Amino acid sequence: MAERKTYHHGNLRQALVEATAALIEEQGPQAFTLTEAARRAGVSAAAPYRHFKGREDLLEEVAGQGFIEFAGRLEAAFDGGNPRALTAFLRMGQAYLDFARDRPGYYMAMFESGISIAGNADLAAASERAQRALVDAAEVLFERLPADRRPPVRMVANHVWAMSHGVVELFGRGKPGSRSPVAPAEMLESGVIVYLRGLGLID
Amino acid sequence: MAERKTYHHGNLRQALVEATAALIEEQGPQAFTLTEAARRAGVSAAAPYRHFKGREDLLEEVAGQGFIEFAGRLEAAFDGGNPRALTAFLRMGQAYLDFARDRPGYYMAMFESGISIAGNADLAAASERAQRALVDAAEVLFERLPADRRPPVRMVANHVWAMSHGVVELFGRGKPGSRSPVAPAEMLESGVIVYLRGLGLID
DNA sequence: TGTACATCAGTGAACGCGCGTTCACTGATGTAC
DNA sequence: TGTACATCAGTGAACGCGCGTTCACTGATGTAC
Repeated sequence: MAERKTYHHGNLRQALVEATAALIEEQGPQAFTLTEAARRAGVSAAAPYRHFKGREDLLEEVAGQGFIEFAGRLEAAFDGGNPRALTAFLRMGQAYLDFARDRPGYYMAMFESGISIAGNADLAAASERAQRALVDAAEVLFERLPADRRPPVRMVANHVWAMSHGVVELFGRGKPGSRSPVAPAEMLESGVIVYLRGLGLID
Repeated sequence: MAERKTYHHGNLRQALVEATAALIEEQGPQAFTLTEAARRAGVSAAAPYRHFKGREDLLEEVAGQGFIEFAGRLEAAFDGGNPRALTAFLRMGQAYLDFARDRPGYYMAMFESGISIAGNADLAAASERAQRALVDAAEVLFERLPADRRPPVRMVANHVWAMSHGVVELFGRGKPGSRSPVAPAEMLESGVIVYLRGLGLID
């Protein structure tokens, strides 16, 4: 990714974001350094300071872009609950895993890099959009249940998010010695189905 | 924790382990350095090398001790399933959260420090003991169900582990802007109860 | 269309820093007799 | 009980390194006229 023709890079800001994500994907969030990101973008170590306030700022931008794509994928997967709310909901769960698999650098920046989401308004907004996608989906999912049998949708969203995140962290990567022979996708789907049955949504 | 009277520390190995856990608890896994751990133990930066091969080795020892205490707590909480398997199972879930809350430095060393569990036999054994505690508990829990309605216990253990870990990571600490007003303990309990109902264990 | 000039986005050298690790050393401890 | 000596568990200085960040600079770009 080094070697460029012009003195000006042209798209350095975005190149740094992508280099950072690649770096984290390959070696973990701790391995990310501004210097190395600059090197990968083919630029001197001082150049990033034209686009970011510093190390932390770049990391937050990666996480922010991650949350936006993440939210977009969840929304697209649920697709308003079509054709059936349950199908759509399970599809959204798979989209969660797909994102973690396709964009591990972004996922780690979002959840494992130690950045403070609350301390950055843009980041907080992007993160909330992702949360809202889950809550809205739960809302649609339980619409057809009589009001007195509807669980609190926020609780459902949190449970499903927790299970999804847990599956990614514990079983999604080879990391902890591949604790299970079952694929993450099957594990999350079966877990969510059991959970929804427990809420009286199935059977 | 500095200041000691004798030239020999007396218990440096363990003091370094505890200093490391404290350091991680306060500033996250990335903040751990051998130098700082030595400083906290009141010892020169070279001293740790009398007890550990290096930075990684110390970190793995912290995680290893963590897994052993973790497994012990889970086993003790389940207590063979007394007085009732369901009560004991939920108690074990709370023990999971209690450990993460009481020993955050150890928990982070185990799950968030990027160490390779598979690459260290002691560590792998300790980690498996914790996993076995969950699987054994699930076994007891479903004993009374007729064989044809019993779910695969390993699956149950994995689902519960994933949900527990997800709750700790997403809602257990103030980190991601406290996404939920609900206490982690209630969140995990309600999640597990819904899940077990979905398996036909309740009602 | 051409030119002067302000602005932008890079460079490269330098800085201070703290890290992990090694080394020859030395003070304290424990043990053989 | 005393002493000689091997072993153990520390020290402190030194190393090479890469990091984040700053600075005066300069090449490229875009715009006013």
